[in-house]
Amino acid sequence: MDKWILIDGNSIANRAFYAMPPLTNSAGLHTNAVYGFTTMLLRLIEEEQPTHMMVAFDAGKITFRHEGYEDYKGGRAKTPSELSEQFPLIKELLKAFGIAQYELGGFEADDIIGTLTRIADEKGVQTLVVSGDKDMLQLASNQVTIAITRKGVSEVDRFTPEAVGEKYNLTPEQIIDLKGLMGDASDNIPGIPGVGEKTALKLLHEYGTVEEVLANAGSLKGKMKEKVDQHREEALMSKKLATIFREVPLEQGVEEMAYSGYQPYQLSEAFRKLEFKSLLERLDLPSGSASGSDGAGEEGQESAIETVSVEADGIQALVDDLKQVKAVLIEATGENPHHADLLAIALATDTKAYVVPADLLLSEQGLLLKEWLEDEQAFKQGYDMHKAELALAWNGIKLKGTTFDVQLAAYLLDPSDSGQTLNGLSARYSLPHVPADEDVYGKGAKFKVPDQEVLHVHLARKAEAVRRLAPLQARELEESGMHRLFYELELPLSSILAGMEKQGIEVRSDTIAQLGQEIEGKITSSMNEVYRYAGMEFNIGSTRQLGEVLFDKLGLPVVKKTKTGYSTDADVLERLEPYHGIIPSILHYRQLTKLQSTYVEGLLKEIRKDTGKVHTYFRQTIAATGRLSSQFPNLQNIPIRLEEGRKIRKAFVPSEPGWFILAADYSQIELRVLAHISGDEGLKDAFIHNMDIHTKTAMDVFGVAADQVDSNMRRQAKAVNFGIVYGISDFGLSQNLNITRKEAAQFIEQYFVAFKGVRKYMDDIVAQAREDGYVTTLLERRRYLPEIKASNFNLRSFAERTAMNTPIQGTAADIIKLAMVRMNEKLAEQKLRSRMLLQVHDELVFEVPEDELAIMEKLVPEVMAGAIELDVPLRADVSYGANWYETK
DNA sequence: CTCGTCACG
DNA sequence: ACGTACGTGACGAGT
Repeated sequence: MDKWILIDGNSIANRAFYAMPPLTNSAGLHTNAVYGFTTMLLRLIEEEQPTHMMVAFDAGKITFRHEGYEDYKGGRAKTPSELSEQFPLIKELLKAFGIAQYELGGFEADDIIGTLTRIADEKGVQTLVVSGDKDMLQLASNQVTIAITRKGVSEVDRFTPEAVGEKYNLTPEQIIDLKGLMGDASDNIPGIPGVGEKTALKLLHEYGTVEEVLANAGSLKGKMKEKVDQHREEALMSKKLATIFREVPLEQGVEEMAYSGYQPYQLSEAFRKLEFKSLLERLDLPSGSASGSDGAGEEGQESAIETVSVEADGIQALVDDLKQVKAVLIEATGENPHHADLLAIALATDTKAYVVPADLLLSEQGLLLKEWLEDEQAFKQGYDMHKAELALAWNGIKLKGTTFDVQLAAYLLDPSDSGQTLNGLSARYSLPHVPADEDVYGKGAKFKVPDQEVLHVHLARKAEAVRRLAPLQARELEESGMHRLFYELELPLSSILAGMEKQGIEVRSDTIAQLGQEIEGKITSSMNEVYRYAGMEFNIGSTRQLGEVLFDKLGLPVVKKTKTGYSTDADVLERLEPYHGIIPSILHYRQLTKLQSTYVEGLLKEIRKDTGKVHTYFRQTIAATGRLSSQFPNLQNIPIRLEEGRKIRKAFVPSEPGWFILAADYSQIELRVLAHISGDEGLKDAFIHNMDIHTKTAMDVFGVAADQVDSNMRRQAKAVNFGIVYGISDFGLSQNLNITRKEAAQFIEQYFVAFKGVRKYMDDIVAQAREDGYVTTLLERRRYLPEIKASNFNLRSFAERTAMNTPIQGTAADIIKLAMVRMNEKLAEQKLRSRMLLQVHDELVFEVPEDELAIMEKLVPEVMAGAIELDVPLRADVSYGANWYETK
């Protein structure tokens, strides 16, 4: 029986390009999209055994859709050159595969595919359409299944008409109506503004088609009716644009798609040119060519692992087998690990995966397993062991012996892709499929733990994926020089963080509540002040209403707009200050409500009733620069700059009577790092002589002596220093200092004349990023910047600033992380009772018993300053008090 | 569920 | 000529 596979070439190339990490061959040619495309083809051929195969491409720029609507696809960003240069390679590759390619002037790939599926429907041929574009769902039929890629290209969702019905409760034909209503920003199809997927679905479930929705506009209500009425034309046109044309006059016949498999030799030649070494091995060539002993492809293969659901009577068998365990997976659901629900743990050996439900683990029968988890000599590789450690800790188990973490490794290998799931990672590494958690549990309100059997199979697959991924990633870490960063810094830190979080910090709710009372009173009076100035009452918190009052009613000049209306941010308001007395009141009101909602009410909600503590969760795999972030609550953005907010810090107190809060922060760590990596003599000299760096900068930029630097000059110099660290632009500096762009440009030029080494660093690092495709920190932390070569000015400029900033911010992050690991060692070595509680990027916060104050006051800054040796000294300032507020 | 705003380094 | 400072997380409003 025939089986056709029809592939949307442009769409898949696009998906592959954005899904794969940057990849170039030795000639510097980008090959990541080609690689993704190739793995997908290999997998399809292997799994589907097609008799016919074809890849369709869009031809030329103008299609018949532009007739009548010039803006079609107008809003779409230009294809980056890194991708467009790969199309010829993809076409060459298809030839090597022996797969037919169709394209036809004036038509898009989906029209060609639409026409072929019409033929397939008529002939009754089983057909699989592969695309990244959900529009294709309109082609689904009894014969035709649509495979839509998701996060990557090796992963697809398959849609039969039933599956379309399940997902959207629509027929395939109604997909066209869906797009007619909601539009598609990427194709510049307007739809009805303000109608997104949710609304469009609701309308279609009620009325069926765009035409019926329009006909029944009368029975809609309020805003919705207005919108539908106003945009009838757009809706009809959008529907037309979204309709795939299925009568393309094909020049190539169906016979030309016939496919009988590829010739390994031809393909291996193509792979060799592209330098796809791992794929070469998979081709399974007869001896003499590449192929190792174990070169056969695994991709798409079903997991061969046996799932063993452990019950009380099976625990002994598991315990006997513990020596063989290569990977553990601790499954805890929920966003906040401090409130996580521990479901089960899975343990993978080479041949099976044991799954132990949490209640068994926590029961008496689970004792031996618990001891194993707590055994430092029992080595464990896992996924997100930071969360696992916390979830176990709250259940009385002290996880020890972690030697590898797949999530942490994935973060180091590409920190820009923060959402690394086992589902995505196994697809990327061509390992057996692991379903996405979302597909197993559902998401949001629909979250539900599935039946035990389904759950256990899922966990077994995840544990198995960890076992397979760990050695692959370990090699990559080694190859990219991040071995030590991983094993000696990030991995130990993960456990230290878990300890800090579990410990928590005490926050006095009475102090906060009292502050809340005071703020409440001030809010009322500043609110009334605003009303008085405005001559009316309105919701000051609504940007829209505030904009109407300021700009329509009071007639103040419009400084800046957002895409939805007037901008009213602090920057704009400050510029409006001379025009009207209402402005300071609004600013004050904003400040107060922010304090009230986020820091008074928000923080109160996070205090545990039983202990009076808050337990933040530091995320180690989010920030692309290597910094930590903090959640639930965020304790890295507690107010300090303004006195009114700073008072919040009075509520952060030691958790034991007679103890103190001690804090130490690095002085100018980023500029010191810059001095080191740029090697600039003047900057180094300034730090070696412990000068005030902003004053020194003012002297050099304004060409005056130290005693002639006034506070305004110093302020401006400080802004220049910030700009330098961020990857300076004259516009950014001019905004910040409220000066003209020209003046800002002069400051910058002056700066670079004075600090020539810094200019050279900035130039060099951008050039290096362009050459390597990434930048690194002092400890070899890496960040890829593919957009550094983009032709789009904005994207490229952004990448250039990132290239300048990341080594600075990232090295600073490396250093404080080092200090944390050292500090942790010192506390243990010296058997101190003091505890490290928080990290705020350049600051560490401890709680310290009185009799250790003298030691800690010396030790902490010493460890921080000595974390690493640079060409300039590092300095940390320390202070302590009865609460966090007092440490200044 | 997205946007604008604002808290921190 | 282009249109911006780097990195985060939380909240209220409005649809």
